[in-house]
Parts: sequence; structure tokens; C-alpha cells
Amino acid sequence: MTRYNIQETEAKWREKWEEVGAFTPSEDESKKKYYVLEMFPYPSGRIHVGHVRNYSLGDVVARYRKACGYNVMHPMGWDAFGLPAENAAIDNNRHPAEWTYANISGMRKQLKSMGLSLDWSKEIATCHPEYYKHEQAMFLDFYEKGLAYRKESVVNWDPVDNTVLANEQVIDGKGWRTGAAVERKKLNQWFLKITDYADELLNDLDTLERWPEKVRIMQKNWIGKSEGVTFTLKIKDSDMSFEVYTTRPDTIFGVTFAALSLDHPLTSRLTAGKQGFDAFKKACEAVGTSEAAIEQAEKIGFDTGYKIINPFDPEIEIPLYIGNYVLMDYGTGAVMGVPAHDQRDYEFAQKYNIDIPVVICPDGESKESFALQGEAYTDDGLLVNSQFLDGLTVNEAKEKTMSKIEELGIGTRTTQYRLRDWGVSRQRYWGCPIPFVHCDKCGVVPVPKDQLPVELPEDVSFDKPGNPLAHHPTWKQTTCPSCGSKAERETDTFDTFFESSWYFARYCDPRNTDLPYNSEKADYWLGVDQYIGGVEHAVLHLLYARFFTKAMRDCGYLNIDEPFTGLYTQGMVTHITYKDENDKWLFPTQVQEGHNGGYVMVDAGTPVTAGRVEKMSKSKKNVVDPEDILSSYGADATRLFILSDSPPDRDLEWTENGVDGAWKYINRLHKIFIENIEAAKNAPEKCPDKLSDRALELRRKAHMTARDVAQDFDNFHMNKAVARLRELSNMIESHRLDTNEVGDLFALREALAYLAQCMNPILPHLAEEAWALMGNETMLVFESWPIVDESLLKTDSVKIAIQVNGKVKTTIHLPRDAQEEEAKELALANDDIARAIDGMNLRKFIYVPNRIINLVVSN
RNA sequence: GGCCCCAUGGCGGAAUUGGUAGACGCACACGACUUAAAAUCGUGAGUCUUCGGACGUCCCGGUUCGAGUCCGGGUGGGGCCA
Repeated sequence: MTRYNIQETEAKWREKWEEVGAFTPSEDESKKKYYVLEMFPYPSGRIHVGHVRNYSLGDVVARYRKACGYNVMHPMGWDAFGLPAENAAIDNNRHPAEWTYANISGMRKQLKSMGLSLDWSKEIATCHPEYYKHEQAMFLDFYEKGLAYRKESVVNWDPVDNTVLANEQVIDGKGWRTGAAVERKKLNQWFLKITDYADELLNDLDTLERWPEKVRIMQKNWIGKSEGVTFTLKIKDSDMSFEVYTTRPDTIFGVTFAALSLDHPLTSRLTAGKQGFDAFKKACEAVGTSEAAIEQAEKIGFDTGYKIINPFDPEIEIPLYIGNYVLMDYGTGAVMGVPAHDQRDYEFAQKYNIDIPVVICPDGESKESFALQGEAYTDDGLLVNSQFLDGLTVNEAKEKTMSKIEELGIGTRTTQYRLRDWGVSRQRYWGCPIPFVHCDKCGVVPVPKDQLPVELPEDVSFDKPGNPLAHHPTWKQTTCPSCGSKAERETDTFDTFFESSWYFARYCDPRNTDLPYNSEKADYWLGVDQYIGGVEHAVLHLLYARFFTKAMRDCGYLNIDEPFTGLYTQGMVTHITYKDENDKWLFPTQVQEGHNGGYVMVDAGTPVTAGRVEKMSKSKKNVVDPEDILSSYGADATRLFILSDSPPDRDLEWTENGVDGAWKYINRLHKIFIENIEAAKNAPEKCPDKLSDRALELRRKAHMTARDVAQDFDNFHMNKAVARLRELSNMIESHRLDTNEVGDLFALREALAYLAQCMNPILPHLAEEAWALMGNETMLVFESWPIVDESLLKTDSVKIAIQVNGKVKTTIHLPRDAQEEEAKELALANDDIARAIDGMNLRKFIYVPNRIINLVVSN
């Protein structure tokens, strides 16, 4: 018996595929295209299990679509800019570029060992000037079009990384990477006007039918469209006034204070020289700018001493505060405080002993009976204590108040979005330089396109904290493109989400030096038919890429509205966590099972505590290195395990047992082919007219497998596809066919061929090997999906269950599509049924052809 | 607090979308092979049972000839937003 030499065989086929260029799509544009893309990796140095899952999934899709006759593009590249490269530079004194390119070549090798059907000729790295020069040009076009601008703004400042963070990068008030408490800081920043596209980004979500519903909902919430009203409030005894925005104008008579943002233009004037303000300001600055951070922080305010007059009732005077929970970027930077019906206002009012009058009562309550239960009441109800609004519903009152505000000429209906413009400036070296210069005379001047790319300097020092580009002795010194006098380069670089916002388009024509891509190629290949990646990018990357696509379209780069017509988000890979006696995390490789069922350290034998099963993360050390798995079990077994059992959108728990089981199955499959192939070679070309029952059954199973596995792949039910492959291989093994029977031999060979073809997207190496063992001259990688003979799938007789009063009693065989009389006769003739209904009256006979019989009986 | 999702054997998960619940696998038990073990192969298994059956898809109720699937209420878990 030939043992399956996994390493050797897998390597052999990978070389062969490369040799024949199996995965370079044809430029034949008459063929129907299919663009499969997985989110490209950051070149951290080694692939992790999440990558393995992501790329295994994508590869199934790519290989399956190829077999279905599509012209498939399946490229790979590197999201190569980012902070870890700089940290490595600081820690190991290696240049970020050198570190990055070394990582890329290591990871490329690892990915290649997975046997993915990638077209490596299209590989890109975003840190390469040939890549980023195009996005610099794009940025200039965006600027030209008014989509890029510069403004001073309060930013989330990460004091450890010394950089600005986007709100999405602030988690629980801490930097997403460093975990350091985020500070507020004012800086001049570049912004992209994503808000110009808020409505389109929202509305087009409806066109993304092949996106997960939850991602669309997340984006919808993120954009956060709301309808409300903006109106003016006058400050008593002054010439000052300001605008507030509210979605709850119905609660206007519940207003008992107003609050301005710390960054509101009036704030400094209103607080000038007032005691305690500086301390208050300091306290505010300790908190980040994200809504979540502000929400979690204690609500604090500073009483300006000024009063506001209610526009509907001059009798009502309310105090004006500066509030730490009022955001300058949202609405107008000022709010009307309605403590009874807004939770934040409620907390604020409690702290400062401000009145909390109820103006909305739930149905069935009166203003006398209703009292707040320690929190704001935000549900529906009827208006009370509200003069001309009394008795109206919330919606009626909103409508009436807004009309009144417009009548009085003090405000207008307004649509607001939670979405804010995208700040793209980062004070970092390892990113794409922003192609602008600062001139004392001319101000901010774009670098002319013929001078692009603005390249990063190679000699760079990370001795000092902060931005190395700003510290560089000469790099920033330049002349003004406009007046020729001395000027300084912009030293900020782009947020790395910039590169990943258009890379999918670059793949269409990655070696084009003049243009980002040839537009005919882009027209043929875009959009991406199937995009696959982690759900953690549901709002960040995916929203930015959608925005970029629309902005690029409007700047003449593209002719599509959406980048990704199909999206699949995979679940996380989890693993049990371990800690040692000193409460320090341990790698799974440091742990083994002890004799008493617990866990111990591999060498020391000291006890280990097993913790929760959690997402694999370096900080908790509950990671496995795919390279170890790939080298000991092979690519097919690794791919098989990661696709078995769990549906891809759910979390997958990595277990050592699981991979082992997959590996055993690979060997069993190999054995099945080896054992049967010689016999199968004697099979006739054509199917004989007469087949034994077993042969027929096997043929049926093979065709059913081809049909169902295809359906499973279409629906990303990879786990079900694996189960069906196992069923087919189980049947081949258990049906000891008669090797003297030509019919049996035909069925056997067909089943083996179908098995190889159907398992190919998951187990490409073994499938290709099996195909060759069967004596085929062709390569399986170029073969089509097996043909399904529908007539085979219809059996003459069907097994159906008979129920009595809804409970299954037995099953019988009936001719397919049998008439009711026949079914009834056979059902009643059945011994089990006769016994079950003995002495009862048959009230009703339910017969669903080919499905079920139900006898309704009673005494 | 709001919106959304989920709940099936010891475990991961199937179930033709209202029609035989537990496919396929992991772990387990027993048997074969072996001096022995590993590997491999075979067999078994939802629970209870008086061996006739009865019960069983988180809990309570409803619709239906028939509910894991649909509806109402609850409990528990997860995600996003606040």
C-alpha cells in the first residue's frame, strides 16, 4: 500500500499549477468574469489562523467558480503601511521598509504553502511608491473637487503612539492599539468629505442584496440619519445667540437648561475670567472625543451664569451651561436640556439640581399619576404641561412645534447625520505622504501631479518621539510649486485605511505606471463579485471603500457605484486560554494535558489554569501558528478542518483534535482512490443499460453530491459540503461492488471522479493527485464542475413516514407521486398502523405526495 | 436603554423552509488485528422504559392534521449603537 506523502504530493501540484499558469485569468473579455477577493493582510510577519480561514473560504469560491466556467480573478497583496513597522524600527532598529518587505516575503511563502488559487502576478504592496503615487494623484483630484479640505479640529490623541486616532479607533476611551487613555488635542488636519455622500451611502445600502443584513444595519446606524429642527436661542441681557439642534422639538416645554460644547465659538466669551473654568476644561480634556467615551464619562457642566429664554414662553428662563457631553461635531454644538426625556440630560440635571418636569406621559397615565422611575422617560406618550401641545401625541407635537418654529422664523427643519468627515492625517512616518506643501506666501499648495510621487525619505531616525518626518533634517524642505520660494512639505501621512479604500481597483491593472489602472480593464472586472473578510471591518474599511468608490466615480476614475456587490463576513477563530501559576498567559504550545484531566506546563509540569474560549489574540497568547499546522498536517488537512463543522459566519473553535481528524480523513480518501483505481480503469466508457441496484444507488449518490455541494458552495455552507463529501466517500467504501460487473465498475469510476471534482475546491492537492491517479491526461484544475443527471435523482419509489395523530409510527415505500387511494390502501394495510389505530375511528386522512401520511383518529 | 441576531445529544453542528429531529464529524464505549500499544477496520449510542411504548429541539402559551421551524409572552447568551 502506497502511503500518501502529503508534503511531497502537495508541493508537486503547487509547482505544476504555477508552471501552467493555472490561476492567471484570461484577458478574453467575452467570457463571464468573476472577481473573488479576500481582505488583504497586513504584513505582520506571519499568517494567523484568521487568515487561513479567510483565504480558505475565498479559495473554495474561486476554484468552484472557475469550474463553473467563469473567468476568475483572485489576486493578493499587502496592506503594507502601518504602525507596527515603526514599532519594529524602534524596537529592533530595522528600517520599516526592510522589515515590511521581509515580512511580505515570509508571508507570501506561507500563503503559497496553502495551495491557494491566487494570481500572484497581480501582487501589490501599498507601501510601494508605484502604488501610492496614484492615490496621491487621487487625493489632489479629490481636493480639486472639494472633497478634501483642511481644518483645525479637536482630535483623539494617543499619547503613547503620538498620533491622532479616528473615533472608530477609540475603544472605551482608549487607543485601539495601545490601550492608552485618549486625550483631546487641537490640530490642523486633512479631512475627506464623506458626509457629502451620507445620503448616497445610506440609500445604496438597499442595493447591496448580497451583503449580510447585519452589516447593512451597522452602516445605517453609523451614518445615523435623523430628522429634526435647528433653531435659535437668545442669551438674555446680551447680543449673543446660538443655534441648537434637536430631534425632539415636542419636548420644548420640558427644557430646563441649555448647554454648549466646550469647543463652541461662544464658550470662551461666556466663560472669560470666570472662576473654576480652567479646572473644568482640564477635566473635559482628559476624556476622548468619541461618543462612547463621553457617554461613559461622568456628565459635568460649568454654569456660565447666563440665562436663556424659551422661545415659546418668555416667562421661562433657564440657565446656560458648558457641558462635557455636548459634541461640537454633531448638530450645532449646543443642546436644549430636557432632563425628563433624555437620559444624558437627566443625569446632568440630577447632578446640578436642575428641575426635571415631565412633559410626556405614557398612555394610561396622567400627569398627576406619572412619576419618573429614576431615569428619563424616552418612550411614546401624550404631551402634558406643554401649553398648546397638551394632549397631542409625540409625533403630532413634533410636527406642530416644527411648524411653529418655522412660522416664527427662528429655525428650520434639518436633517442631521451622525457620520462625520473622515480625518485622514496621521503624524507618522510609515504611511503615504500627503502631497501638499506649506508656503508662507501661498498657504497650502498641492504638489503638481508631474512631481508625484512624493516619496518617503529612506534615511529616517526614530530616536525622538513624535513624527520622524517632521524631525527629518532635510526632507520637508522644498520650494513652493506656486511662487518658487522656500516652503515646507506636509509631514503628515495618510490614515492607512486610505490605501485599502481602492486597492481592489488597482488589482485590475497593477503594473500600470501612468494610471491607477486602465479603465477598460476596470470596467470589465469591477465590482468585486465576492468579497470576504472579518466582520470587524463592517463599518470602518467597508464604509471608507464605499465612499472612495463614489468619490472616484465622481472624479472620473470609475464607472461603478459600489465596490463590492457580494460580501461575506466570516466569524472569528477562537481558542481556549491558559494561565500559569503567576496568572501570566501561556501559549497552547506551552501547555499539555495532565494525568488528572487538567493542564500542566510542558516542561515544568506545574499546574495551568484553563480559561474561557476567546478570540485568538497575541495579548492572551491563545494562538496557534498556521505554519506548524501546515507543515505537520499539510495544506489540505488544514483547509478541511477550518471549513468543516462550523458554518463560516460563526465563530470557530480551534482544537488540536479537529485538525487531527481532518488529517485522518485525507489519508482515508487517498486510500479509497488507491484501492479502487485499478478496478475502475477497466470500466466501460459508456454507462451500460443495466445496472445493479447498488451501482444505481452509487450513481445517484454521486450526482446528488455534485448537485448539493454546488448549492452549498453557492450559499457558503462549506461545512455541509464537507459532510456530503464524507457521505459519498462512505458509500464508495461500504458498497463493495462487484469488479466483474461492468455496470458496477462504471458506477465506481464515476463516483470516484465526481468525488475528486467535488472535493477539489476544498482539497485541491489531493483532488488533483486523485485525478492523475485515475489516468486522466488533463489537470483537474481546468475541469468543469461534474454534470448532474437530473433523471437519476428521481427514484421510482419514495420512503415516507406515516403518522397517527401527528406522531410517527412507521415508514413505508410508495411509488413516486402515488395517488391518494393507493397511499391510503397501503397505509391501512400496514401492520404497525393497523395496531396503532385499532378500535379507533379514522376522522381524516392527510396525504402530502412524496412527503407524509397522517391519520387523524379518535375513539 | 434602543436595534439586531442566537438557543437542537457530552461537544461542533444537520434538518428538503411547516412534513421521519439529531445528517456529517469530534469525544466516548465495546469488538477485530497486535506479545502490547499506537494506527487502522468494525459495532453501538438523545433520555427514560414494565421492551408495548413514553418523553424529547431553553421555559410558558397559541395557530395547525402536523411546529426545531410560524405567532404572543418570558429566561439566558452574543453583536452593534447609545
